[in-house]
Amino acid sequence: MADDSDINATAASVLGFLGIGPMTGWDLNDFAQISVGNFWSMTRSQIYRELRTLEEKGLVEGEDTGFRDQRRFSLTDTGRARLREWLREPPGPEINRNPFLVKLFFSGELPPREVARLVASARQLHEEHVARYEEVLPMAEELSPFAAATARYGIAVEKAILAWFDEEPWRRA
Amino acid sequence: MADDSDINATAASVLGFLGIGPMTGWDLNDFAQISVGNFWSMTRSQIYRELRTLEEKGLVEGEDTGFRDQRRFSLTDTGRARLREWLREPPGPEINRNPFLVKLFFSGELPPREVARLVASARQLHEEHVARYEEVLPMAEELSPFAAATARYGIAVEKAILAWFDEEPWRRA
DNA sequence: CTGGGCATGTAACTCGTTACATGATTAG
DNA sequence: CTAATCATGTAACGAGTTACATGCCCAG
Repeated sequence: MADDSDINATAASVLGFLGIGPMTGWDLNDFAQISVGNFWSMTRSQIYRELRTLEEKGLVEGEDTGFRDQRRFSLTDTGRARLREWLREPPGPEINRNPFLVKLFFSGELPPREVARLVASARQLHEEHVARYEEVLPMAEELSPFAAATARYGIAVEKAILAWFDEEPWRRA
Repeated sequence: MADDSDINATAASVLGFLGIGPMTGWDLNDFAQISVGNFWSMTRSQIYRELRTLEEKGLVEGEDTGFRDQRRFSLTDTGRARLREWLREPPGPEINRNPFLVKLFFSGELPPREVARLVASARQLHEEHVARYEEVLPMAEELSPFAAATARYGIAVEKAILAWFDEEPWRRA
């Protein structure tokens, strides 16, 4: 018998974004992608679905913008209260799916040439990640010290990954 | 019209594990958790489901162990071929869900005391992660140089995270 | 004024999680 | 010998992804 105020992490994070200011579903998606996209993935479809149920629960409210079927949502007072409650619950476990690392793990099945390609293109991607994080850092700093901290987290991790790439004895194995 | 040989990443990784040697669903789960659990999450239920469909497709075959309903699965030749194909496809994007970082991102909504608690317990967890990775490293080294590389990846990333924790000006904000 | 792309939303499907069922094993 | 726990599997549900529908806007 789930409490009606029960909310999943995706929905809760939507509340978080609306706490920053009113947004349409589309804006919400854009904003989420650039701000937390690297450590919190969600899709547009999910956002729309959660907005609907959050509205039913009275945690957000939408007003028509007059443009298409577009609606702009904002947090209600109960919504903000619910957000704060959620923030105070201990965070669940980290969940990662890193297809590159799994493939690397099984690379005994591959000829060395293929492994080299796999590694090279993954390294390339991580270089791009660092660049992108450094690009958003100023925006994050402007938004809040916490946003800035998460951006620096990303940079720190990505740099460690690049260092790992460079220290592994790829040419030997 | 999905090609019948189409297989999802979870199923493909199951093939990978069976490439190491025959295992029951249970073993498979244990092994996956300790070896790649931190960057490749999957649940027991999924494993059983994928085993069933992989068997239907002839990529694995199971024999009764005589113990309960337990069955031990092994890779067929087509299974190994399919595994190699999958390994050579470019890996999909990394997907992460880090509830700690999202909560931190929105921590402007929280009183500083609460933020401190959030951060402290997250740091604690990552210390445990480092310890666990270092514990499995010897086993990984024994298994394969690639397994070892992924373990070192974990250590490198976790240490970078700890350094980040220590450099952030938590007391100021 | 039209065709191609983009903004916006929904529906259908697949994947991942949680809850349950049940038979073995072990501690007391 | 019996209660508790663990090993093993399945089923039901909720979350995430992909595919699609439609209307707006801009380039030619």
